[in-house]
Amino acid sequence: MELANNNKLTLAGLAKLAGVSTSTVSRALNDNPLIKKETREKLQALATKHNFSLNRAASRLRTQKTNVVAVILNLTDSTDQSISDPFLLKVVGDLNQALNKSGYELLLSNSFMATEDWANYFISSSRADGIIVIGQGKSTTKIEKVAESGAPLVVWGDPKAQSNYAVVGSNNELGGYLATEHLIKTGCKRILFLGDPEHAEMSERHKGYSRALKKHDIEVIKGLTLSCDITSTVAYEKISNLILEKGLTFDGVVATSDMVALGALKALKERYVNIPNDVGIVGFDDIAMAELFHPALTTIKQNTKSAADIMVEQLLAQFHGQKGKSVVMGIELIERKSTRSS
Amino acid sequence: MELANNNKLTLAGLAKLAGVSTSTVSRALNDNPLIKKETREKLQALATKHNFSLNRAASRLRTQKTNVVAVILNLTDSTDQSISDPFLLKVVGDLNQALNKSGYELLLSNSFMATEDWANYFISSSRADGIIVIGQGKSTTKIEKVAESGAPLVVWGDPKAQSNYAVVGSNNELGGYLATEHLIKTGCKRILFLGDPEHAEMSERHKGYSRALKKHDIEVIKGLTLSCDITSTVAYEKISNLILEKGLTFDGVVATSDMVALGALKALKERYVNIPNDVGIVGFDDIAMAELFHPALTTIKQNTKSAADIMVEQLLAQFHGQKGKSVVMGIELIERKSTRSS
DNA sequence: GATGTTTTTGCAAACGTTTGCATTTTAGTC
DNA sequence: GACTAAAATGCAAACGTTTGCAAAAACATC
Repeated sequence: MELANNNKLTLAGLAKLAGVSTSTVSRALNDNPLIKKETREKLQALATKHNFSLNRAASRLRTQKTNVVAVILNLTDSTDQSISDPFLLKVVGDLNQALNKSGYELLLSNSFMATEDWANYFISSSRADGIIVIGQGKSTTKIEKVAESGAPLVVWGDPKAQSNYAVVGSNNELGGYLATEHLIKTGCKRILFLGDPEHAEMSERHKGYSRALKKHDIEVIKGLTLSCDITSTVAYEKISNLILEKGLTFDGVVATSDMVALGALKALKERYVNIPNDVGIVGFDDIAMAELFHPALTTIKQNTKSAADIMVEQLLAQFHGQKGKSVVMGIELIERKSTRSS
Repeated sequence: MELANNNKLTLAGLAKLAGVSTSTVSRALNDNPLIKKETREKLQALATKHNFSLNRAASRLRTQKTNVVAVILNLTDSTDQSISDPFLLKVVGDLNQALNKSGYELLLSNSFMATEDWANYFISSSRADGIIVIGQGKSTTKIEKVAESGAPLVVWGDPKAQSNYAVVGSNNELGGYLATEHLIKTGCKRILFLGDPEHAEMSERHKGYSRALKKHDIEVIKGLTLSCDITSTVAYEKISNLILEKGLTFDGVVATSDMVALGALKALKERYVNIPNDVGIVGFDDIAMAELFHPALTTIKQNTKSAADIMVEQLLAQFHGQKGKSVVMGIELIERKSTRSS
């Protein structure tokens, strides 16, 4: 057999082989009940036998549907460092599963936030049917513009934010509250908030932090909110500097991610601060290795798996002409060893 | 302006607007020098003004080229747990950068290794022009079959392995050697190899491990090779069990990834084993957080960024009809605090 | 201004599917 | 066996680009 090299098998070719028309083959392969069951099965068998595969470029052109979803990692303002956050990969992986389950494929992108017009880039150009953006970043104006253009869009971020697009995300305020209250209940008095309060999700967490303090009659001190990017190295440096300059002015830390918590942990350990006795730490995300930190990290768990399902669900809803809704995901405090037991 | 809603602007439409033929517009937008420079610029301006964007489905159909590369996370035998390894995300992120740089997009996939025929699935169906597989897994027969089919293919794995496809990967043997020798030089006598020696890359590392021991006249003991999946939790359990059953039978650990090292670290710390004085540990990968472990992890650094560039380069070579070559990437021992200073 | 070159544009045929509609085949009824 | 209804198949026109080739326009030369 010295052929099959140059000319791929096409629907027409398969039709000729079977002695039927292309429309029949097309319908048969799509399991269209218009075609008699026997012929359908015969043709499907023939197709697999010749391991025929449909040209998607052609069918996408014809149907005006790609069955692809663009997933954009929105890492606007950070170095590409923060792409190393395992939480992100988890979300992407779960999204991929969820998308595949519904027959969609995942086109990954991390660099197009810079480009002006990615709704056009992905949607109008027939590269994808919809967009999922992971992370709102500090400024949401770009996302808003895309939403205005009517592109099917779901964003992972702060679902409580006022927005003209569907946002799926955790109950960040509650997360901040629970983390803080847990520290208070385990005896902390001066609790540091470590993260960037200008960032949408983090600002919610900060609100929860403040609410918890007030509820327990603890003063909210400005100096105990330490602005910090979402990477462990930055967190490490910030904590190190803080201690260097002012000493150990706190006995608890609410970190805005597990990676941040890890950075803080390291800085504190290096100064022989005992965790959890001198300082308690609560992280956010519950990444896989959280329980492998030493001490195992108490943290607020975000359920990425069902979040992914819901994001896809909301996107599909938009494909069907409905309006995507924002959804608040529940969260959960996971008690481990980086805080005293309550 | 109450339109532009239903009917997207097409090349033909743009041509009519400009009063020229579609061929002219097409060439102009592709910056074809056949078209006079003035008209080219005029048309390009017109296109951006109406923010026109080419229908890729159509152009892909016509040109038989997708400008998409499928990246497959080859997680055959593991639970989806191991997708949380930050090393993977790093590789994917770097690949995305490298691909974009060359004008390609990244179609992510993690579940298609199960499907029989993914060369057909991606290539023949015009979903992608080429495939990059991350990880060879334990069995490479599936990959070999794809390679035989002639699909453009590059694999991240063990570049020294005999194969009919291009493999890019680190000098794993040397990595294993350097890690082991470093432990020996810092005084370790009974060194544990922690990882799965049946796995292609890991087996190379194991060879290096053996070579280093022999070179320094240390007996290679079977009981000191502990088979273990590439996840921290499994590593944690394995080490815990080992100590429980046999006590602390080793004074050094060569781990096959930083995540594995992390698991081991945790298990040892819980038993109050001092790192690095009682036991030294060397990891593999140099993930971002390696230096944030406590103690900071001595490890073998894999240069994912240039590896990604090279993988893309080798894939492009195949697009141009050349044969992809296997490439061995250099590695580097990063000394930190989980081993005694040499 | 006729001729030949070169530059610039346009025509029309693909690329491989899907799908509304028309047509053929089959089955059902008297 | 004639007729009607229902089921199964085929025809042919799209979908929106790109590109070989032909045609027209611009320019140069005598």
